[in-house]
Amino acid sequence: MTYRKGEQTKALIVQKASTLFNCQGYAASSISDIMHETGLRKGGIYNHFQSKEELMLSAFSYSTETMTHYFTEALTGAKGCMERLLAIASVFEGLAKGKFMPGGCPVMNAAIEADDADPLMRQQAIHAMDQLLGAIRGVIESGKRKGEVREDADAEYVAAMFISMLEGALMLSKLYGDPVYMERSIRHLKSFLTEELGS
Amino acid sequence: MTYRKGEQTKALIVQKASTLFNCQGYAASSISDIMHETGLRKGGIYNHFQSKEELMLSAFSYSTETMTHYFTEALTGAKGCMERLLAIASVFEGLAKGKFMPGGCPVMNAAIEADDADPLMRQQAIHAMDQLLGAIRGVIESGKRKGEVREDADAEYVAAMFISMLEGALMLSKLYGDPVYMERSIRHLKSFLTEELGS
DNA sequence: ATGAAAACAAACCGATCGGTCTTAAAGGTA
DNA sequence: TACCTTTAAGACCGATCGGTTTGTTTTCAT
Repeated sequence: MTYRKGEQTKALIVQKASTLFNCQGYAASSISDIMHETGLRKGGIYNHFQSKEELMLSAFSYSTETMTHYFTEALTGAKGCMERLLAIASVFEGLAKGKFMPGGCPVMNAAIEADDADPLMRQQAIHAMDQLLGAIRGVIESGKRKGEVREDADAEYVAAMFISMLEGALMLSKLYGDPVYMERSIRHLKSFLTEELGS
Repeated sequence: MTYRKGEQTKALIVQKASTLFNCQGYAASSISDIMHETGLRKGGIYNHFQSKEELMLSAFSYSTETMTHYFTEALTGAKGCMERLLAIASVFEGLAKGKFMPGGCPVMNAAIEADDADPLMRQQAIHAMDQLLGAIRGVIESGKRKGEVREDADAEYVAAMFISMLEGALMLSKLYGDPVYMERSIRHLKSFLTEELGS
């Protein structure tokens, strides 16, 4: 095995930076903040990353991969289409309660911060959102094939509404520090899904 | 009339700063940016504001007042409860199409940027969101009194869902640069409202 | 054990940050 | 017109920004 100690520190930097970025925002988090958080000095950080931009993108990727991990974890064991969709929703519920990711959904955070400013971050955010929308759409399409979902259901429409409701509710719950907004949204989401997909 | 020339420049600073903050974010926008945008020098700006924080809060207030203006404008002439709610929704639709406010809904932007960092901004964002939720709740309560809305309708619940759907959809529409997400959300919102409030 | 490669600290860099102060010009009142 | 106030430019400040360079310490394969 070739040299590898550096990989661990690099991973540490990415981890610490990702939570920092997700909580304070990318522009508002300085290299000094990351130095303080990791215990490393500037040279130790720039040994692994060429620029703050590169670290930002790495940290964002790590955040979305972490989210993906929680999604797949929630999906294991979930059999039916509705069950799988609610499993995804439960991750959002966890986010609203401060679990998983300090700072909330990294995709929404990046979307809001980067949509008018940083085009590279925006592209990454779009890609992450594509994946999330695609995953939900996939669950619905799979449900169609299994006959659990009625054939004329609009998977794209349902997926977009799914995200809209939950991300909007997450914003409210985080703003007020109250998970009730998310709970209400999920309650309505259930009836929306049964109506749209046909129970 | 006492001295007043300064009031105009102060208003100009607030206007320019508000769009800058709403597009780039508060932390990412520097005084130099505002100098460039207003054509003023540093002394000219700090003559009217004691700190960047004070300017931030003034700019955010201006943003929300502007939004309030568009909401009331959309509400003039709207008679029925449903009509009034859809008038409010139409402002969100305008935002998704790049109208009114460059950078989208200032309340959501501030909520995302400040929820974990700046407590003063967070407080302002909460206050603005309170007003928005209260306005929607007010329309529904008024509809109840007029007999347009069924008595057991949960105004608080409907208002929260209203905001969740539209803010979430706005985020998606801005991220993808495609108003279709907002249009879909409004379409569903209509059926949601008719169902919850009783046609 | 040793030598090369990798990792990191420390000092340093120019640019820019938010903010202050002084002063000259413009604005308004009498 | 004369006078005082307000306005805003311009020079300046220490701190911090993202980033580079240099040299020392670890790390790891041989």
